[in-house]
Amino acid sequence: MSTKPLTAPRKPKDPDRTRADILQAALEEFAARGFEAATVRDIAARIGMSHGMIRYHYETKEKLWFAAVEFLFDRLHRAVALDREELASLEDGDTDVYRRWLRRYVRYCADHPEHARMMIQESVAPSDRLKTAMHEHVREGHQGVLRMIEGMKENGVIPASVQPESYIYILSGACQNLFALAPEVNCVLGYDALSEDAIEAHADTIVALFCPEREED
Amino acid sequence: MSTKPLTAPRKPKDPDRTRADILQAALEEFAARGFEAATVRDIAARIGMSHGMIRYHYETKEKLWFAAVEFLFDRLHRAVALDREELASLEDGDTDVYRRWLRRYVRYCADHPEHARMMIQESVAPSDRLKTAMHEHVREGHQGVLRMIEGMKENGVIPASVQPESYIYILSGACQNLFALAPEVNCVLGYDALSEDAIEAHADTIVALFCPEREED
DNA sequence: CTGTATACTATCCATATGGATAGGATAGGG
DNA sequence: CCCTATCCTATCCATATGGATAGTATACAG
Repeated sequence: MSTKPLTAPRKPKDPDRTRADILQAALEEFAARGFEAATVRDIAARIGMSHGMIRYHYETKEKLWFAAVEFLFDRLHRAVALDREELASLEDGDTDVYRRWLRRYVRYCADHPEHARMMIQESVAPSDRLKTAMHEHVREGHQGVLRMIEGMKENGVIPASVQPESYIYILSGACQNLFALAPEVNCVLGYDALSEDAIEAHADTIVALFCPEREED
Repeated sequence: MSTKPLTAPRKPKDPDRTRADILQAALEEFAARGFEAATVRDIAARIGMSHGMIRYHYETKEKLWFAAVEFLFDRLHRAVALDREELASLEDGDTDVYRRWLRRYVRYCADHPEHARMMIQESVAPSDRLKTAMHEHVREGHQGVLRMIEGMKENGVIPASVQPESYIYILSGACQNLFALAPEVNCVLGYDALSEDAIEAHADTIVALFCPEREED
């Protein structure tokens, strides 16, 4: 977002700070333009540095991309992972836990739309980058989610005619898209998807569609 | 998809055919890599022509992109637009019409995943291209859809707590994503989203989530 | 104060890009 | 048969790219 106004005044030598700044700039640039269209020069320019810096700290554009992806998924897991207790409740068909998790995930998507943007940019075409990133950060988690969906079908939280593979992509797209495509949303509807009201309304809508409170409960 | 095997043998001079071939190649290239990363040389190479061809027939890369987008939306409207009668039924709360339309739209998304891919690539960041394309092909339609959603909330087809702006992006993402992100799906789950079985299962899942058949009907 | 490792910049290079231009082939009218 | 408009290729150009390399400055150990 910002070019210059980094919160604290920069010390003359502070490699950790520099690496963090580069990562943040890279995240924004990769998310907005995709790996190939993003340039190391533009990333460096965002933080007022020469593009040599990026080579110095991250060697290649590709390694920088992988570092950014790793940062992204670490943050995601810290923000929305279910703990052991929640997971057990979910398997018992506790819809309250599911609703709370849906809201937590919507919040994450709104707070960090660059996550979905960056992955979407890669996911529309096969590539070695996609393959590696998916195997490292997504594959295992998704396999678990598949099993969880089967469980939720069995105890009636999810309709029986749902295809688990479809459900994963329907749900994640449902939560992410409004925020990931915020520029389009604003352009088409004049609706600020990232406003606090819109985020709340989106979470309500997600819950209403994916885990409505039944009258007979 | 194809580089050489164009169905009919090419006549030495056939500008219409050439333009169509260029458009198809451009569609695939833009969808896979985005406007900036796609190159006119690669587009030309797909159909075994020099990149000068593209300049000759479409002048600039940007005009080619707009031509491709126009082609995309014309095809979409022909495939899924509701006729007057269907629209009237929908406004009366006819859920069968809605379910049929959902299946029609899912089918379109599966048959032409490049449509969603191309727009997604542009929609994650604001740009003049996005602005123009949205104003020309999407804006008006979406305004109508918003009104329709309000109507469907009133007659109970859609839950009352749904935010129409959210619903549009949830639904379109739900229908598109599995196919638009097919390379990722295959990579993560080893699931061929574009197989006939997967398409049918996806349509069933969409209907189950967005317009389930009620027991009391 | 000296030296050395670390952080960083300036500059260079091969390559690839979008676009321009000039020229070649071919069809179809005269 | 020639001639011209149309379709198309080969080639050139300025620019921008990722990466390499050499050099500068600073902190800090001795």
